[in-house]
Amino acid sequence: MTSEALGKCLGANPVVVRRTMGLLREAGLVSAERGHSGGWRISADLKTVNLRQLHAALGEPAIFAIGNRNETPECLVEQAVNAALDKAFLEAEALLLDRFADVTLADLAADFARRHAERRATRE
Amino acid sequence: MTSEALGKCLGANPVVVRRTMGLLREAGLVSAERGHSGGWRISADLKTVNLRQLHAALGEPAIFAIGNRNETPECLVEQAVNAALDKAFLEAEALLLDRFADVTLADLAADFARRHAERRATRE
DNA sequence: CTTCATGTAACTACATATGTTACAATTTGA
DNA sequence: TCAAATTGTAACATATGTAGTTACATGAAG
Repeated sequence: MTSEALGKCLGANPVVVRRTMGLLREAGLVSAERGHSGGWRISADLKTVNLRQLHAALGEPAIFAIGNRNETPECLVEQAVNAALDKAFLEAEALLLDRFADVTLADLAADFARRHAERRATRE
Repeated sequence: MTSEALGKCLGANPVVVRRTMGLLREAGLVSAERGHSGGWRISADLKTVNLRQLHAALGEPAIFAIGNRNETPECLVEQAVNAALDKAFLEAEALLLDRFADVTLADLAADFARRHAERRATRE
């Protein structure tokens, strides 16, 4: 699949697609071929690759939009708040990453197949 | 405590402090007085106010920095991915908000007191 | 050898959060 | 009564990060 086709599916720019897919390529999850009939191809086992690996391959982007204003504050009040928040955030992050690890590309493919069959059935 | 003093503690601008504290005032958690010897004052019971209420009072800012690119995609692959991610995010969000609800201002005050005593002991 | 792709650098555009300025409104105290 | 201190708020400026765009080099296929 070309970057242009992927971009259309995602509503994104082909160059942005290449940027992101490049990270997956560096992680060995996809390969790219140039030229005529080139494009992207999955080069990993759907059953073993999970969402947590994708998150890691994409550079482990920050999960939370909120968080400590200052990691090492002098203010003792802020330190107490940070400690309380850190505990909660660490637990939530661990849970989220565990859930990510539970979902493989094969699971997504199966869910896609189910949706595809359902759409065809609905159209009749 | 004045916005200026709070701003210094937080390393933030007094107007930004007023903006944020204003939300807490609307939620009835603090009150403000103008003029000489004015400033902010907590107007709620430390034992009953918890971090989840603060999150709500501040307008329930988005918790996650990552998430679906498009909530209602036509693409069935994207739909399958969204469904998998939504499940994981909802669980993690529920856990985080539960943990927030567990922490009261009184808990923070107690932790502050502990840190304060510890700092004094270390200085001797 | 032309066409179609990726690879990548450089730049632009946009959204969001924060900071800043300015000033009105209010309260206190001399 | 008046000056100083403080919040309330609008308007504008700045910074940051993400996505988009342009441009062009590189490589592969027919």
